[in-house]
Amino acid sequence: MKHKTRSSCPICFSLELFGDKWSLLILRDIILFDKKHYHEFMDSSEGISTNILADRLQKLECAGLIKKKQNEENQKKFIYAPTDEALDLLPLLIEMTLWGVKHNPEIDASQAPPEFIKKMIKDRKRFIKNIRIKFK
Amino acid sequence: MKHKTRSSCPICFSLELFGDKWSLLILRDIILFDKKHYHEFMDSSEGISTNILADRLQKLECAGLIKKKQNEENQKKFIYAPTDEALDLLPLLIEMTLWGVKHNPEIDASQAPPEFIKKMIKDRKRFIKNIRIKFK
DNA sequence: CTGTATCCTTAGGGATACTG
DNA sequence: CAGTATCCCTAAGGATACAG
Repeated sequence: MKHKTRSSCPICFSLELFGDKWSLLILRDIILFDKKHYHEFMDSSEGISTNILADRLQKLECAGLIKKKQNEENQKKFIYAPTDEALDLLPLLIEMTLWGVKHNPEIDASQAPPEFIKKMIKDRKRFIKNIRIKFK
Repeated sequence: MKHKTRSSCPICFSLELFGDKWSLLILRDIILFDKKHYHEFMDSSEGISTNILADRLQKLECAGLIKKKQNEENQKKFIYAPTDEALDLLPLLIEMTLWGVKHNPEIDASQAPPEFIKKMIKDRKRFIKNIRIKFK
């Protein structure tokens, strides 16, 4: 199942892999929020429905962005983890986060940003490195 | 016309403004490819249709990401330009470009990347600065 | 717990004709 | 040239029931 490419533009190529309504949020959950299990993605506040989640997990796996492994102890449990290609999206996720923080008028500038955002601002390289280490 | 927000996540917020099939490509055209006119967007190789383009231009304007001005000489000509908020997307566009270049298997690694990609790799800060100057 | 399988609705988008 | 206005269609997504 190859994806059709609208053009040779790298931005367009990227968008075709994770430029839909849900894929990047799942990647965010896996990479930034440490989520590993199906029910954890279901629990995200955006409220994805189960059929869509199953579909996106499969597509992301096909695209080589996530790996699915069985839990050793519990055969019924599956663990989702990011591939190296997905971890390469960290700078993109960071930029998108920073842009959102800066330009969302609903966010009260006086209120302190979440801890992980402070960390990614303070020392981005370290932030990325720590996450990479976690998934080694 | 306010946009509904699925969550308080900044990534989600960003995606709701330009996370569809076309918006970011239009922003790419305006910011990176120097396009200004309706017909130039129409000419992009992805082949957007005219009704969709009109719709996206309007939504991007509502979202405060582009400005529409009349051409002085020709009343019928309109010029589209990025706002400062849109120019703040430059790092994101760059990261997405780099990710796409790195992970698109169709791109022959032996073939040299386009000139503007070389520039954004070689000196990103300068690349961003030059574009910002252009739109001053 | 981790999904399938259905059913149904809607938004998004393509094609095309037309307009000042 | 820079769009509107329609029409139509499909893919995407929501709700829900159910299964191993």
